[in-house]
Amino acid sequence: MSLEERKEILRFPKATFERLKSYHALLTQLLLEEKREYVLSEEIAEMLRITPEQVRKDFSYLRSTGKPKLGYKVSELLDELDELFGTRETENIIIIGAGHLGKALANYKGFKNIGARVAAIFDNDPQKIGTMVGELMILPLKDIPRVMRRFRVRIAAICVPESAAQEVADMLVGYGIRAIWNFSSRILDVPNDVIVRNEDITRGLLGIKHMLAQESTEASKQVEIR
Amino acid sequence: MSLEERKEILRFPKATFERLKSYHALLTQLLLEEKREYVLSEEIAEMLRITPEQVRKDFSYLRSTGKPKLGYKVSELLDELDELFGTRETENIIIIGAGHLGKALANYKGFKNIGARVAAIFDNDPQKIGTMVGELMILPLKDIPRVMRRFRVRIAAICVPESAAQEVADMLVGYGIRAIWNFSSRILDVPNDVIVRNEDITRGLLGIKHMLAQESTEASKQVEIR
DNA sequence: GCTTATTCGTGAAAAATCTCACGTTATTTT
DNA sequence: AAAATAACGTGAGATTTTTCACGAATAAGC
Ligand SMILES: NC(=O)c1ccc[n+]([C@@H]2O[C@H](COP(=O)([O-])OP(=O)(O)OC[C@H]3O[C@@H](n4cnc5c(N)ncnc54)[C@H](O)[C@@H]3O)[C@@H](O)[C@H]2O)c1
Ligand SMILES: NC(=O)c1ccc[n+]([C@@H]2O[C@H](COP(=O)([O-])OP(=O)(O)OC[C@H]3O[C@@H](n4cnc5c(N)ncnc54)[C@H](O)[C@@H]3O)[C@@H](O)[C@H]2O)c1
Repeated sequence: MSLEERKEILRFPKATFERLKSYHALLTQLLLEEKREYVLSEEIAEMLRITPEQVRKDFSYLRSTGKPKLGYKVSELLDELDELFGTRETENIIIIGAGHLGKALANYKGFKNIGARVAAIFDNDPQKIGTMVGELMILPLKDIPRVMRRFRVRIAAICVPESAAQEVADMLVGYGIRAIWNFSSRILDVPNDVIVRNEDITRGLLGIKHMLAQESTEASKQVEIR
Repeated sequence: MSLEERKEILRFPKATFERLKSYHALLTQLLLEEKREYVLSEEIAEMLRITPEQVRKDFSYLRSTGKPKLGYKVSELLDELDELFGTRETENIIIIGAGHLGKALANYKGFKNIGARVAAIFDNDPQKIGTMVGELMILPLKDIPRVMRRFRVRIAAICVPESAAQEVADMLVGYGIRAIWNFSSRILDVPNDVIVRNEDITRGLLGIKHMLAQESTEASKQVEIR
């Protein structure tokens, strides 16, 4: 029964989960930058361009509760979200491909805030192997199994060119990787029990372009119709 | 009436739009790598881990149509998606912040595939200004208005540290930017008529961690219950 | 302390999205 | 040329998500 209960508590809409990430980012910033103690659903909504009802409904899936007139206690919400996202436990990840993007990731200081740590970075270019990226030495691919075992790595970020992404994925699957964080725009073919998250950055731009196009269509319509 | 019609054709679920981006990536790869002429909804579905019904429904919002037994003509679908996303018209964008991520973006060769081009990259570090990133020279912030005018820039990518993101956004808004592609994890406060797309890369990792956590919960439940 | 003004919390209704199931249609086979 | 088959297209139904509206609760003011 207690398992059932826990499951119940953790079950919320997928869409809510996505927004919880945004709340996490916003609350972090409210706490650190403004030292805010309480925040209103209305304020959160405005910053994230959603409705306050949506915010309250999302929070209703959590244990934290707000107070009329004051709103939600920032630190309390944040604690609960940290727990939910497991940002306290550190997950070791590896990066394959020490090019522009791989190096940027390896240098990123923010991983610790979300409970992650780059254990190692790999490349197949002999010129790069042995050189440093921040505090990490670029390792050859053959070291992947050793590092995975040593640091209990379950997640790998793929930062190699499109043309190599599938073969790298195959290799990682062979080594028993549990999740692939795919930065290439290649759609990968991997077994269903391996989690794949496509992080094709540039895809976001398509959305922006489309919105801009719609905007100008709307505008021209206004002009044309009246 | 023709405007009404056009509007009608272009109106489809937001969720469908998101998936259209994935179809675009997958179809591109099918055409270039495998020279595939036709593809089945079933095949697309498997690669993207959705249902074939979903694929067919999504395509039903487009003009392209499939043939029984053969499936959809890859080139035809791709043409239509290219048109929809406007990947033929080039949109000039600027990058603010020539750090790890800004440089990676500036060097990215894939922008032309989605109808974008980096017109310039800016930084406020005197040490960096004047140095080259690929074929672009890093420019001082004061040049932003000139470049925006010259290249009709509507979109800016913010690649500065969290602490500077808001002030950079304010500046860009002052210069009349239409859309901000925000790579910092700072939630920005900008007027509503300015489009903001948050591309906080690391957020994807939270989703992966959560799925991994759920997976192990499911597994332990199976063990505990039976 | 009592009143008032706010803001939360949440069922119920509405809207959006997804799934199902089957008729339709083009290809392939005989 | 007809029959068989495989896959599309789509309305109807199911499910999920969002919005609405209002009672409950509490801080602030009198
Ligand atoms: N740079 C960006 O801003 C950006 C944006 C969107 C998507 N991407 C995608 O991310 C990926 C990486 O981009 P990048 O700009 O860092 O590319 P890059 O060319 O700078 O780096 C690729 C690295 O991968 C290494 N590599 C190649 N084949 C390998 C293999 N089989 N095993 C291990 N390492 C291998 C190369 O030696 C190189 O160091 C690409 O797929 C790219 O399309 C990049
Ligand atoms: N590197 C990553 O993989 C990664 C991942 C996720 C998010 N981010 C975010 O992306 C942003 C950039 O990350 P980064 O790794 O490239 O950082 P970085 O420190 O390497 O680069 C930041 C650059 O911005 C410049 N800058 C600082 N203040 C500025 C200002 N006011 N105007 C113009 N330029 C200014 C700096 O001179 C520097 O060149 C950060 O907000 C970071 O949190 C980075």
